Amino acid sequence: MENTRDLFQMITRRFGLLNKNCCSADGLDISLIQSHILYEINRQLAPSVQEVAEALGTDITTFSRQVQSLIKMNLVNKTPSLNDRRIHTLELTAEGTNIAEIIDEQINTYLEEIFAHMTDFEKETVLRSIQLLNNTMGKIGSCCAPAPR
Amino acid sequence: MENTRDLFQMITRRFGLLNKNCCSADGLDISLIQSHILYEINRQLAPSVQEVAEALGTDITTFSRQVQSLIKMNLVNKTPSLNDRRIHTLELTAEGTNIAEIIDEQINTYLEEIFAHMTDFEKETVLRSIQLLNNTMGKIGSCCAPAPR
DNA sequence: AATAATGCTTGCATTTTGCAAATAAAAGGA
DNA sequence: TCCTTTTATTTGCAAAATGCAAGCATTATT
Repeated sequence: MENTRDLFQMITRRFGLLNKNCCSADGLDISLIQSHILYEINRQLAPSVQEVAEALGTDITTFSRQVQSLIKMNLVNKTPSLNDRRIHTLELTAEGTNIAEIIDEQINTYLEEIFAHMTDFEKETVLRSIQLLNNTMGKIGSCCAPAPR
Repeated sequence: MENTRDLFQMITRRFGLLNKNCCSADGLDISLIQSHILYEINRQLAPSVQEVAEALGTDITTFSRQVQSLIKMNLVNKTPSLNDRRIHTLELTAEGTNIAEIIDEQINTYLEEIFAHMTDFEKETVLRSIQLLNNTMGKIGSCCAPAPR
């Protein structure tokens, strides 16, 4: 049987490959990061630039520019907050919402295809396992960080 | 309970974050791709440039340059094959093997930390689930590929 | 031989990245 | 209140990564 490290290396790579191909929707090519940004803005309620950048683990300057490109593509709106005008809140435009939904469907279709190869019991087991893994990884800090300089 | 897409979005992101921090070893900073290259060269037996690039899903020209930098770092050797001198085989240097081992230990430590939070039964279940997921994803093509041009 | 196909590398031009510095707005202290 | 700090975000820049087209070297096909 394969050892644990190999198992994780492989699944990590699979998710990576899955990601590289992400996503074409409605004539627009959406990069991986962009799709994550759309997802995250959709999930949170009018999040600030910082909140999304943090959630995605992206450097904020890079993120700022990614948002700019999404604004240019007319998928995202950015408005200064009324309470504190330093903070800019992000939300999806109608088109952005549309794209997010299309991507959502694509991924759901893919997931259904995966689980079509499993019994209901296996599917339940896999889902609970991923959930458990998610929670546990959330509790622990991240792996293998380079020494701070 | 969370829906499947959310679950996968989260685990994908966790693996991504895990990856970004990869890796510092023996005073060298190893990037994510580089660590995957080292892993893959170590796993295969004297693979060719193409074989590794393919396994990692990287464009071969980008890969070629990544290998060059690993050669400069003295972690990898590249030799023309005797049978067919177009083919160049890759292997780790002593130093490269060393680095690969250090990274391996780092990741194993992290994995042990994760599983220390679980019962033996949970651990077994999670491992078998990932294995099942790996195999199933392997059978299916990748998700959401953009239309070819 | 001459032509085609294969494996790999280089030339570019584009994109992405992230640190340092800049800007703008709010908070805190005298 | 004015001045200094802190916070949120954006730009300058320089380095790195990317990928297509073209190149070079070697082998296969005819």
